[in-house]
Amino acid sequence: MMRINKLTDYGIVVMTRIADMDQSRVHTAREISEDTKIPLPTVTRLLKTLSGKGLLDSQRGSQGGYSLSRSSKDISVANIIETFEGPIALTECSTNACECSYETKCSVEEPWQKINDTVKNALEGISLNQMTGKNQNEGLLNLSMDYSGGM
Amino acid sequence: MMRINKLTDYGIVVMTRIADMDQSRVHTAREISEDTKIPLPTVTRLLKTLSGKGLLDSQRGSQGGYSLSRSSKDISVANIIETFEGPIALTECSTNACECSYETKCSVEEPWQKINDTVKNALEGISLNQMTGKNQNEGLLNLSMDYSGGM
DNA sequence: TTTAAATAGGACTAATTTGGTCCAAATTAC
DNA sequence: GTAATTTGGACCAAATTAGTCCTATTTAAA
Repeated sequence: MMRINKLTDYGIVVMTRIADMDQSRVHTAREISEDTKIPLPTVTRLLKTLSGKGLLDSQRGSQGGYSLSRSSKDISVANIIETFEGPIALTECSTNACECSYETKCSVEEPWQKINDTVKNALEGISLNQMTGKNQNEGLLNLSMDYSGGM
Repeated sequence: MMRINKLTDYGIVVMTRIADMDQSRVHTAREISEDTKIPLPTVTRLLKTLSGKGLLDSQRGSQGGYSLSRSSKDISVANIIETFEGPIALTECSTNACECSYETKCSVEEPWQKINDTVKNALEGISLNQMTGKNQNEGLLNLSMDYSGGM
């Protein structure tokens, strides 16, 4: 139902969890798996993807692990989603490489661009920091209600 | 990625096409199929769904066909998406029946509600009329840029 | 009253995507 | 050197989606 993928969802959970943890040390896949109850093999895959895309720093070897590559205030939900699903684009037509096979489709293209931008802005406006339990009742309040839009 | 389904996409194309047509008569599945180049069996399914959910009126029998159930100004993109995919909800947690299996997940629930509302507002703000070629350069301008949100 | 043109409903299959697991290699601390 | 990690990639099973088809029902018109 117009969902983001489960793995993306898990990815956000994992990132949120790490953001909630002690920032002075790295955290292993095992630790995060036990914490979130997400199966270890899945967590390792998530972490690999996240560090591959630069959202996490990794340290190999014994005593290694993962940590945020930058402040949780500087990581957006959009960043995480894009890590797992590529550019935020609700339809093929809203990406650059649009090859419409159906002729009327492209008349629809421009409106979709706007729709996408709106969604993208919304997701870029939520920082990982806001997702954590650290700052209940702050930061989120001015979100989403700013949208006075439409018609 | 983070796509809406192809059928939903087609559904929007079909609805847009109908909105662009002569409103004084009904249009058959065959006609719409030829127009949009979407295969007939697929079009018939789309139309059945759309009329079943009340976005289109249908007239059976010879000389029958489909027509918009109300003005294209009163049909939103959100309406069409919901017809095919149910309530707009990016994650399971943002629906009412949330049964989080992973404990940290629910700390993430409230932010997701906001995110969803934002996306939903955006999609509700686009009318079918705006998707047609009828009104180029009007109506859409004040969309999506109103969002001054976040962080 | 028959026929042709439509929609309605639903079953079914194929294709694609997604979720989840596993293994071997490379790296690092002790 | 060994144990603890991440890295990279292959792989399969499950779920979802796309697309087709068949039969019943309805209606207009010959």
